[in-house]
Amino acid sequence: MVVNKYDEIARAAIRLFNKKGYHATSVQDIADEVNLQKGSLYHYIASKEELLLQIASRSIHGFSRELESIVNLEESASSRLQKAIHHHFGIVTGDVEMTTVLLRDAFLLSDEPHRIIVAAMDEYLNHWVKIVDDGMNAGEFKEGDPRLAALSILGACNWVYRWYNQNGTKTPKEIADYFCDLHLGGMMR
Amino acid sequence: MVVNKYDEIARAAIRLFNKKGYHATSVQDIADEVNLQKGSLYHYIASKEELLLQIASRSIHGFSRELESIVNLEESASSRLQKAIHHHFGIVTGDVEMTTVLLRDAFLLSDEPHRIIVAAMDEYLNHWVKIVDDGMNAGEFKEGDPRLAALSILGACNWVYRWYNQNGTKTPKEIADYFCDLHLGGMMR
Amino acid sequence: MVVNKYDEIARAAIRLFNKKGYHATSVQDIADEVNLQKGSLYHYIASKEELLLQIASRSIHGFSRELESIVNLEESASSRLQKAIHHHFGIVTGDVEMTTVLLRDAFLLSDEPHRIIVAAMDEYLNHWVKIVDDGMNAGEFKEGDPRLAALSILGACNWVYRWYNQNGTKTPKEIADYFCDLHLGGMMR
Amino acid sequence: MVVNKYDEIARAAIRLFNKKGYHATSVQDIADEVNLQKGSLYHYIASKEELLLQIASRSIHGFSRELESIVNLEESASSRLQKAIHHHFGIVTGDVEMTTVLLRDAFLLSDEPHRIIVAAMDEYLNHWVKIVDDGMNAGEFKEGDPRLAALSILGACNWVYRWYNQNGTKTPKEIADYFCDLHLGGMMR
DNA sequence: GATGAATGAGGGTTCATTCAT
DNA sequence: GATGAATGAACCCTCATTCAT
Repeated sequence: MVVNKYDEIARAAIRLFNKKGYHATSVQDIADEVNLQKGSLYHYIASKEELLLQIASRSIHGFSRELESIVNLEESASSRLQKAIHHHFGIVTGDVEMTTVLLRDAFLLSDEPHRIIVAAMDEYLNHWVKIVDDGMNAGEFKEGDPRLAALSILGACNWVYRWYNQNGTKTPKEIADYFCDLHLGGMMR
Repeated sequence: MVVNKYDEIARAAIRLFNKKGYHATSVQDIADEVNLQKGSLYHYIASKEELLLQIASRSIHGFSRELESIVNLEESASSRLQKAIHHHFGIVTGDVEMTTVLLRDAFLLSDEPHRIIVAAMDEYLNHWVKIVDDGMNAGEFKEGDPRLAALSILGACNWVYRWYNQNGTKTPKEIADYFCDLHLGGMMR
Repeated sequence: MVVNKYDEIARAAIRLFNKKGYHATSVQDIADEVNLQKGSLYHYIASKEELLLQIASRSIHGFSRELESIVNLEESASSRLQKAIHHHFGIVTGDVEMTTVLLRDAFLLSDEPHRIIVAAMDEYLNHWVKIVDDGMNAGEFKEGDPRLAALSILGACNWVYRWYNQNGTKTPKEIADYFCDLHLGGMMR
Repeated sequence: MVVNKYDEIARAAIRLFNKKGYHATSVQDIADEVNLQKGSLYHYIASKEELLLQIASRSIHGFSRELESIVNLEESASSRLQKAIHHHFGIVTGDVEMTTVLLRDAFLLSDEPHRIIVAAMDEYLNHWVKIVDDGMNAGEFKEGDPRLAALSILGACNWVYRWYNQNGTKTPKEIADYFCDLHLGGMMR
């Protein structure tokens, strides 16, 4: 199975950034991981920071892509909220390493690239806010501040990257179901 | 106002770590902030890492201290859970900078010191689990996995350091009240 | 004349260590000597200490290599002892700088590398002891303590690095001959 | 038993210099050893280097003092040479630590102080040369180069600081006797 | 005499990046 | 595309020495 070299590098970087953190990972480390000299890496990447930006960018857009369609589904807010939670869980638990880099290391980017990621994350948040807002307006959810409510749910779901363990007794789906209960229960009228 | 020099250094470090991150903050930066030569800092600190450890340690113990008494209160689980949420919010919003260093940068510590912080954070989590477990056993809360439920609440409350803004329209207390509604609502039978 | 860069560095280090001592020689000094930035040195060496270890190691093994064959020659002990003295003199006077680093600076190595050098020097001493012991057993030398006798000769021969001067009136060979007279004279029955 | 503070400091320095070497011993180390703050040390010493100079100076003068009277004794050269050897052994084995500092570390002194020690050591050597020269002129010793002969004996006797071990089976006196045999044997007609 | 805060220069080492081959 | 030598700046930290108290 031939793989794109850039993707191989990005994957190695994700693995290493996740394990040691962005700053503690040297370009040499990444090069070693893909059997290249560190000078050769620069045929594929513009800089170490660019690499982090790409990873974070891919990650947040991965979160956003599907959520957009969920938001626009012709379904009740609670149904869409459940789907959103399952979707989010799917990505976090499906690639904890990448999610960790996004949620923990992306802030290390310098101003301009950092702004790009923050903007994308804000956009992602807004999808959640939209769902919650819809539910409140429809009388499906209790009245409240839709942004705070969304932040509460998203916070709980993001935090998962900190404690999720592939060897746990519960499947991601079971956990997501439980989270749906907890959060929907808090919202519903 | 006479201040302890070590505390002044720690405060400066917290400010800088929060703003730029641990690795991007140089010892020189800290020294500049307290008007000392960087060599002179070493009269007060053993190393940059030790300083981070102290900060993280003080922070997590600050969280733990009061929670212990809350857990042991002779009150209903829901009442204690509300108090725990308010207490947590109080610390996070009272010192977002320090909380950020704890929740975002402490993982940069090397193995041994890292373990110390992780252990303290686990202990803190266990207090939350205890409250939730009490509530479930007493039939006050719906049945469920107390650890997952605690992680859900704590995740939502921790995430606050990411978005809390002193200039927002709502006071920390108001936000905490709302979070109580949301999370208690999800738990209660 | 193309030279290996590592050897060029080692040679520069030997020259500088000899002149100023190990600690008083900075990595910068060595880099200057070979027209490199000090950071660039680290393409060739692992650390300053490693460099010292390599130098000392090469030096002591240079002493040992030939002595081993001398010890095993099918000749009288006195003949072999003379050859050993000449051999030792040849190396000391042929490269006083390197010998100085071995005999004067190698003790600055930290525990583990230091042990390595000490062990190699012990082995070298043992070759001398062997010759002396052979001579005593064969009745060629007066009875006595072979180790002390070897230390006496080796001490006298090592000390040479302290006073030998290329501009002296006597050649190394003449001096070695004289030392043979003195020490053989003290040993022979 | 009240001791002079300066001597206590010098003694501590000797112990530490011997164990770790001059450069690896910090002023703080010395201060710790005498229960003083390092700032306070400077009431007693002018500088770390001055301290090394004092130690080396005391040491070499200790060697010289008695040798001068031995040289001038109205005795045969061989008798005086034996006494010189015993005297040298006595000092080396009586205070290996100080001798080590003299013979190993004194070269670290900067130019001017270094010259002072080298001059004193030269003077000490000259006493030995004088004895040997007397013996040669008197026909007591074989003809030869008195300076080289003295360097041979002195080298052997100096080297002792490298291997002498208080727990050895032989007493210093026994070893010195043996060295007398070996070296006188090489000299005598 | 003793303290300990402060200095300021220098230490060895790491590292992202460049570029001639 | 790949190499690896070289850069140059920055890094954390140490240390002998000074000096006000």
